[in-house]
Amino acid sequence: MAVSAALLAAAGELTRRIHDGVVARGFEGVRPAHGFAFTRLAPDGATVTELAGHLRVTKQAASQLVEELVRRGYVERRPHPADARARLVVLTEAGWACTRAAEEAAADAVAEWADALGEGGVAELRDRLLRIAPGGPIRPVW
Amino acid sequence: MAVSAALLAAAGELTRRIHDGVVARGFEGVRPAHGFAFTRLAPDGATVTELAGHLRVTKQAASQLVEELVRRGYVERRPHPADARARLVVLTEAGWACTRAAEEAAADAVAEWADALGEGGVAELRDRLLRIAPGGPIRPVW
DNA sequence: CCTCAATGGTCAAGCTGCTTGACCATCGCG
DNA sequence: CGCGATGGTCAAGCAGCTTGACCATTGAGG
Repeated sequence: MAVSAALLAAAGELTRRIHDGVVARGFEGVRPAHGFAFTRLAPDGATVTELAGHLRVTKQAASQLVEELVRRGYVERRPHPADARARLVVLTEAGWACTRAAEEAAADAVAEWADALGEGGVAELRDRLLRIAPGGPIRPVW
Repeated sequence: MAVSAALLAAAGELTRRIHDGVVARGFEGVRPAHGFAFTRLAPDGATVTELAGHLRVTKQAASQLVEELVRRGYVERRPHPADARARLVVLTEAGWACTRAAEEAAADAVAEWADALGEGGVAELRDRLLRIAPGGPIRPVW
């Protein structure tokens, strides 16, 4: 099998495992697209337009996704401190809990990789992956 | 950045590049989901139910996807040699051409990785990825 | 100061891809 | 054979995204 196929297979596996892990930890009705959004919102929040750019969808779609996350209690809209047109979307405590659950699920998967590759092997894998995707995680899916 | 995030970032990048490459080679209206399907159909064809299992969707959804691919001329339905209920979905010449285009686009991306990691580095990357996703490419996206 | 094009955001309508539910034809075990 | 299991399609509904229109606010230039 080619490298490219292996990469896609591994990523698909990981995505599925993170999603399953998040669900198993009690967060229902949450989709991979929400994970994309959370990773963008996590540090300090973001505007709808920024989120749209991150997810590569229209700002209307991003706005709808935010609306859904607000309904589910994972994020809230706050007035933007520097621009009265904009609104800052930030994670609620539930949003942070869900993000932590995703990180735990990812860590579980990585722990299994360490069983197969060793800690050093995982570190080298990480190093190589970072060098071929230098732009950073444009869309850190789950 | 964590290994998991790096993996998802690299896979997202690769997916986008393959898709762009396929479009650039003149195959319009083709979506990543079609690529998933092609990799399953490529060797010897598959039934709709097998395809559905591969894509992790319902067989109705797979059937609709096949219908669309037939309309676009990428696949055709043939009677199944051993089961009169089933129909074997196989790639047409256009389907093979599209698959080759995807492989070329993937090879282009991998060539750039080789610039950054060296041939040996890519081989090691491949080896490690295969060991953490041993089940094979359940969903070799593009 | 104003003016006004650019920007952030939402509302509304429409489309596409997927799901559930029902159904028919064929298979293959007892 | 008889009949549950399996492969496939038709039909209806829904969820998520898009395009298009619109309003409020911004900020650079007269």
